[in-house]
Parts: sequence; C-alpha cells; structure tokens
Amino acid sequence: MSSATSGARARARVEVTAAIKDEARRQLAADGAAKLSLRAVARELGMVSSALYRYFPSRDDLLTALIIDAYDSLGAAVEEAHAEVAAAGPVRRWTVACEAVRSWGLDHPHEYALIYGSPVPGYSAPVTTIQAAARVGLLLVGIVRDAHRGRGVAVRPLPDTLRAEAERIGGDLAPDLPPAVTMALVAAWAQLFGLVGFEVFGQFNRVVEDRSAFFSYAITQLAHSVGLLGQE
Amino acid sequence: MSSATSGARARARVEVTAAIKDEARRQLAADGAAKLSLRAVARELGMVSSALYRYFPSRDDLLTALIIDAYDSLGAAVEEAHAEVAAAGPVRRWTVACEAVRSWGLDHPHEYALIYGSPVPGYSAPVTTIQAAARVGLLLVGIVRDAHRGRGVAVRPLPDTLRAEAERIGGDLAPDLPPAVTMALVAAWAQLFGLVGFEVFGQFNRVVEDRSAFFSYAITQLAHSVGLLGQE
DNA sequence: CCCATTTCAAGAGCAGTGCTCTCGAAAATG
DNA sequence: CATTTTCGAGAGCACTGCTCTTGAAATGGG
Repeated sequence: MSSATSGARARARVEVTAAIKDEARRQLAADGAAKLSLRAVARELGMVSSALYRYFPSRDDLLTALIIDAYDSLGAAVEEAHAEVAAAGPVRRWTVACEAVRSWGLDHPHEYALIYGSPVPGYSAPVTTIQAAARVGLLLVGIVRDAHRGRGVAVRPLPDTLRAEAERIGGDLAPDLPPAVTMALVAAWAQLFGLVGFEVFGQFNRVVEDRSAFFSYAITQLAHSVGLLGQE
Repeated sequence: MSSATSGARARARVEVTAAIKDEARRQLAADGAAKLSLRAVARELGMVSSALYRYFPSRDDLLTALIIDAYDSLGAAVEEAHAEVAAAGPVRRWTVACEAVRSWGLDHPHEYALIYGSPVPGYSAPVTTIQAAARVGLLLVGIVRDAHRGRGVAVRPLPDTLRAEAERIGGDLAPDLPPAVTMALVAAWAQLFGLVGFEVFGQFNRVVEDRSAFFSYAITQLAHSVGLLGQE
C-alpha cells in the first residue's frame, strides 16, 4: 500500500492521471464545469469509464484536482508577470499583478468561474486548496509590505473594533504592517476579484465599454486605498 | 394564439407555472443549481416530467426564470431595507443598502451564486434579466446623486482617458453626477459584490473572523471612495 | 524461479437525468 | 354542436455518475 514509486507501474499511473486531468481541463475550458463528463473524458482517452475511477474516486474529486490546478495556474501567471517588474516601484508592481489576475480571468473564464464563482462540488473547500488559493494574496501582501518598509504607507485610520482582528490577520503573514494597512489590503484583495469577476461574468456588459481603461483606473484607486500612492 | 387571458385556462396556467417555480426555488435553495432536476420538481408536484415542458421549454429556461426572480428578490430586499432610512443621510443610506446586499447573499447563498457566481445556462444573459439586475445599481446611484445634489461630493480626479466613458455612462442615468463620481461608483458597485461574494463563497474562511465588522469597515471605505464622507 | 498478491482495464448493469414523440382527453372557440 | 387548441400521461432515446464482477497483467516475497 506504499504510495512510494515502485517503478514503471507508478510512472504509468502518474502519466494516466495527468492525461485524465489534461483532457478534463480541455473540456472544462471548452464547455464549463457543468458539462464536464467523466465518460466523455474516458472516451476521448480511449478507455472505458469505469477504469477512470481507479484514478479519481468521483467526479467531484476530479473537479477538486482541477480547482487546485486552476489556483496554481493563476498563481503562476501572476507571479511570472510580477517577476518581470520585481525591481520596480510598488505601484507598478501592484498594477502589473492586478492586470495579470484580470488577464488570466479573461483568458480562462470557466476556470475562473470554477474557483471564484460558485463552488461546484461540496460546500467548503478542502484544506489542500487553501495553500494554492493563497498565492495571489501573499504576493499582494509582499508588495504592500515592501512599500511600507521602503517609505511608509499612509492609510485612513482603522476603527478600534477592527484593531484586534487586523493584528491577528497581520500576525501570521506581515507583522510589520500597520493594522490599518492590513485591513485595507484584505478589502482590496476581495474588491480586486469583484472587479475581475464582474468583467468575466458579463456584469459590465451594457455598462462599461472601455474595460481596460476602467480596470486600470479602478486598481489605481485600490492602490490608493492601501497607501501605495501619494497621501491617500 | 392570443396570449391574453382567456379565462380559467390561463389562470390555471399561471398557477401551475408559479408552483413549478416555487418548487424549483426550494430545490435550488436546498441543494444548489447543479442538483436542480426537472424530474424531481415534477415528481414533487405530482405530475409527470414531460408535462412540465408545456411550461418551460428546457431546464435552462427554468433556470433563467429563477435568475430573474433572484435578481428581483435581492432588489426588493435592498429597496425595502433602504426605504426605512430613506430620510437619513447618504452615508446611512449607503451603509444600509450595502448591508442588505450582504444579508441577502448570506441568507440565499445558492441564489447568490446563481446570479453573481458563474452564469450556469448559456453564456450571455438574456435581455430580460438586465432590468432586474440593475435594481441594486440604480438604488446606489440614487443615493450618491442625492448626496451630490445636497452638498457636493469630493472624489479623486479622473484620468482624461476615462472622461468620455464616464460621461457616456452617466448620461443615461445620472447626468448631474461629475464623471469622477460616476466612475468611482461603478467601481464601488463591482467591489461591493466582490466583498459579499468572497464571504458567501467562503474565501474569507481562514482569513477574516469578525466578518460583520470587516464588512462594515469595507463599505465605509467604499463610501469614502464615492465621496460620501469627509473630504477626498 | 515460481507463486501469491496486488493493480488495473473491461464489461454489464443500476438508477437517474434532459428531452422528444405520440396519443387520448379535456377545454376553448367558431 | 363540431373543430381546433391545449394539456397530461406514457413510452422511449441517449446520456450521466457510479458499482460490481471478471479476467489479465505486473509486482514482490520465499
């Protein structure tokens, strides 16, 4: 029962697993999560549907694997885009990271819906996905923290009610950040995905025309709100 | 072929249609859109599944009807909550409206997912839904417009690139609003649903503990961004 | 090296789904 | 009253997720 690699057998297993995920990802990107069919995946791979259950015990498990991959794909895309401007100032780094989230969402609408739209399988995400989901958030934290170390950020003061909460959140990942900045950053994090989600899901359809310009404006406002620009 | 009411027959038809939607809404609220089954709805109503197709030509059409109803339900909830503080200042009106959106989302997570999560049926929403979808947005516009008429709102200046866009958007529904306010309002609109969506879909799960306090803080920041508070 | 154990693909089969078609009864219309 | 339209019921098709059994491989210990 050892999960260790036992030679050619184990190698074939990871290969088949990867092939299944690849084909599933293809169907997901083409038709969305609702139309993803285990039987169609198996058919396309030339195997019978019951064989597929040796690799994924259920459709939801396959979907969960795709969710984690989607988080990873988004995280990698954002990190890659950010890496090219890692030496620039915080505003540029912030802008590039946010734009990368938007680009990825527009390029992968169904994957975006899978992770930031309604959670399709069970209700609460397995713990495995949490790490993958945190990548973008952590990168944004890093940008703001560097800016704060560099020259101090100015943000609207925080109500006392939230001081403890902000210190608790900040304690885990950015103890050097003032509580007001931590809280503003969490809000900006959610708001960024609100902006991208509205565009990806067509909520801007008869409202906003020049969506690139609008998004660029909106994330600049967000940069303000976390103290990356001028005084606030 | 007249669609006018032709007596008892037409009355029965709207009654059955309503019963179908009610039962479908029940299943939607209980198990989510993915598990909504035409056959189960028919079974529960004591009719055979094929009879249901006389009222809704497909599952997607039934879902579309539920989407419109969900938009209306949300719109009504927000308008009702707002009506009780219609005489108060703009900040209170803004706060109450945003809180009503959050409450409705937390109370109806599956309906919320249906309209603001991934669009389940076809890709682009039918024109019918647009009106229903606009209710909350229009209410927010009204609050900010009143505030502007009252004593003028102050907002960060708008880049020239977006001036035309802002005037186009504002021209349809709030010509008296300065372009910078219009644009900030559109952004705040999307960001509000980003905040609610993150909470409803569990994205705050191991991050934010006191979500009520956090939300209250975040929408106050949004009120700032549309010029409802202090300077800036 | 050989034999017991595990791993896996294949097939049949079950319960459920959306949807279409036909048929007969009932209601509405001229 | 006769005719047209409307509607419910049933059978049936193609599809889904999933389970169980069967037989052939590959694996690993004696």
